[in-house]
Amino acid sequence: MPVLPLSFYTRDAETVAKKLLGQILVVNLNSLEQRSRIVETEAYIGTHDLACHASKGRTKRTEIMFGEAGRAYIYLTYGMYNMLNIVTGHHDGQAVLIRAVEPLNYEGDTKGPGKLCKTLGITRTLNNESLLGEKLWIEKGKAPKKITTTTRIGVDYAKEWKDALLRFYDADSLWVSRK
DNA sequence: GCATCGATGGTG
DNA sequence: ACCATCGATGCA
Repeated sequence: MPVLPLSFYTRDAETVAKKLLGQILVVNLNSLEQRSRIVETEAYIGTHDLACHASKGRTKRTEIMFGEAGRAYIYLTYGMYNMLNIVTGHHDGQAVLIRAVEPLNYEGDTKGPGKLCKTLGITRTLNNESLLGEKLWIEKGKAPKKITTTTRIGVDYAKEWKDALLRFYDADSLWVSRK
């Protein structure tokens, strides 16, 4: 199947977050192509979004979010879990968090952003890696029949932004982190 | 079933 | 002093 082009990512994070559902994430580390169907995402929509790391401004960590779309933004949270995000937009601090995927040609627990990174072997060494490269890419898949929209998880600190409806998942998938 | 808690280290 | 988490634990 065709690889999603750069133009797929140079749109606002909310649009990309919805469009990513059903697409096929391919992780090619140590010559093993692990294929997954994306079933749950969250949009972090820029500097004005208090839940978004980019709201802290440009720092060493957030610099990637202000960079080129279609690259991986991977950071460590709670000292032990890697989070896989994809930069979107036009150098304006937007990204989409991949929260859950369905394993297609391997086995493992991928219901949650920390768990999917652990299962797939994704760590910060892949930070800023291109989604149009040799190790990471996304192929065209089939869109879900129905998308459910909710508030984002784990962002209660974000004032009025904690209520923003920016989490999306495939309503029929059994691989969502929580309903 | 649920709520609560602690692990563990980068970040500002 | 926080955390874009998760598994274990306690109690029902």
